[in-house]
Amino acid sequence: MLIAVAPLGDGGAVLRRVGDDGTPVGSAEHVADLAAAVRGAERGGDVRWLWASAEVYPALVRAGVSVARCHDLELTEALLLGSEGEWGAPRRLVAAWARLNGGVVTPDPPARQPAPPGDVQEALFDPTPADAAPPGFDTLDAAVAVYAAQLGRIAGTPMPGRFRLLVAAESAGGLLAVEMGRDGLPWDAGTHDAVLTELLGEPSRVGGPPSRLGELAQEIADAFGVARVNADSPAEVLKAFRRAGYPVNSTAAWELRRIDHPAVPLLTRYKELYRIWTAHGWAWRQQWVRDGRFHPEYVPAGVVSGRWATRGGGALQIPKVIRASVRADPGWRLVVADAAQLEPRILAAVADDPGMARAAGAGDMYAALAAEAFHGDRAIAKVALLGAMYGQVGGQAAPALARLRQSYPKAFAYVEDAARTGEAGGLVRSWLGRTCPPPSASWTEGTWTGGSAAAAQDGAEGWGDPESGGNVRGSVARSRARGRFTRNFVIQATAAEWALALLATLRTRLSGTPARIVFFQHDEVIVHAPRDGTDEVVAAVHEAAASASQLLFGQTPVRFPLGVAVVESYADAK
DNA sequence: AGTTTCATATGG
DNA sequence: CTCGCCATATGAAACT
Repeated sequence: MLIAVAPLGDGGAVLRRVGDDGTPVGSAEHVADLAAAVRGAERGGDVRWLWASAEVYPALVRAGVSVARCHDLELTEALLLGSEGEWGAPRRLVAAWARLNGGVVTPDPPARQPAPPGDVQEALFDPTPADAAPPGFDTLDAAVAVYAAQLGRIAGTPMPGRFRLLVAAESAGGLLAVEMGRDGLPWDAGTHDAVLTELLGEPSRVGGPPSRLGELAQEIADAFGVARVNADSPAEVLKAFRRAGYPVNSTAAWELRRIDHPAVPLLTRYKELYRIWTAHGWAWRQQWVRDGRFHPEYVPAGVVSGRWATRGGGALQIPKVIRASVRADPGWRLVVADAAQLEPRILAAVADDPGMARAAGAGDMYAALAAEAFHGDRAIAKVALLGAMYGQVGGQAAPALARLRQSYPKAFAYVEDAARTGEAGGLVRSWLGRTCPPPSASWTEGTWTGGSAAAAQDGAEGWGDPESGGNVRGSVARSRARGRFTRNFVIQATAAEWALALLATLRTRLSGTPARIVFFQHDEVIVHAPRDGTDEVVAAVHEAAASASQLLFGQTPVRFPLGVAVVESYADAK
């Protein structure tokens, strides 16, 4: 049984029961207190909520209510639109309803700016504004109608059973994302201060650079024998090196590392510290940490591959040295679990390559591959596998890839097929049916620095017809880049699904316990739990991983081992 | 002055 | 001729 929810904006809502087949049961019911109604229904047993989590759930969570399951109409709409070749079309309920009724489809509102915790008045509920609703639109009726239509569309996907699993996992993720943003990541300001002071020195009173950065800047200037050089300006640094007789083309660390000059290590250190100061320093904490919790805003499926993104706070790029600040509360622990070698194991599973699946049954898959096919050279085996998944073709990858192709033809063909499809302009899907976005005009040739600049220069030098020659080669490069994208999509998107399935199971397992999932980063999850309860959490995480594997792949020789650490500080994991 | 792109760092 | 995927965040530089 489902219950469709239409919030009214005053804390109340209109509800309607819906059968699993999408037909409404009984009539609409007005409740004055949605939070109380939801709490009551959850106690009553097996119920699934029909709503868009991002719009309804934050207010409920703030009111102290959580729910076990939902069908997220918006996240599902986005999945279906992608599957139907309408990637990026408006996903909001009003738009889905308009499509259903042949009305005018209004675009989704632009994503809100990242909202630091607590500095804005948070709305009670966020119903569709009356002026934005098309004539005849009723939130409750629309939810019911769109749900029924979605059921039919799901049945029409190439693999409906898998797609249903995807919808369930995505919806659970929608709930968890709200909960995690609300709960926040335990953050110890004292430790953070100690780390910052150790690295950066004393903070400047006026908000300028801390002492160590100022000293480093002076040391850099001294190394060049000048009075001052702005280390933040690539142009100035480049000029300084050239004046000193070093013909460098950029100030990137990888290029500077190759030259021998006293300023190089100083610059590298400066940039590292500067980034910590600006992106994760005192000002950052002031903005994002409240009452000992870092509150990023998670965006499920914010990445085209289905990975989550975050808005604000840089939650998915916390530098390793800063992780010491992530500390469990007194008497509590962090259970840090990460999936080891997830993507290559996913490749072994989806390609159903017997040899590779056998290797993926080992604790160290690269070592197992090396033993079987790479003369025991683990590093080469790793290069081959990563090259196959990312589309590398040159350098040391070439011979390694040839061996991979020879020894594991089915796995090789799987990613190769995805690449060919992409190069030809086609679409690929993940294991559960998430579809990649179509090629678009905004698709660039790639991100390597030489790409477009080199092509433009070739044209100017008159390599054949400057215009058509440049275009042809540009389009080939674009097609290749597209091939690398689709090649990687089938793996990365499926890995994201596995992680999402783990999360969904783990969330269910931990409900009703004090343990909370407080962080999720692609293939890694952190649970905050009372010290006495960590054994059960560790068991739950392992079971969730096994469950994810079973849900996606059924019986398979591929193993998905987890590295699990029970620690007081995130820095102590691994 | 405000906006967009580039360069460089971080994470997986 | 060359050829490694997905992101976010910052300040400088370039552009409108």
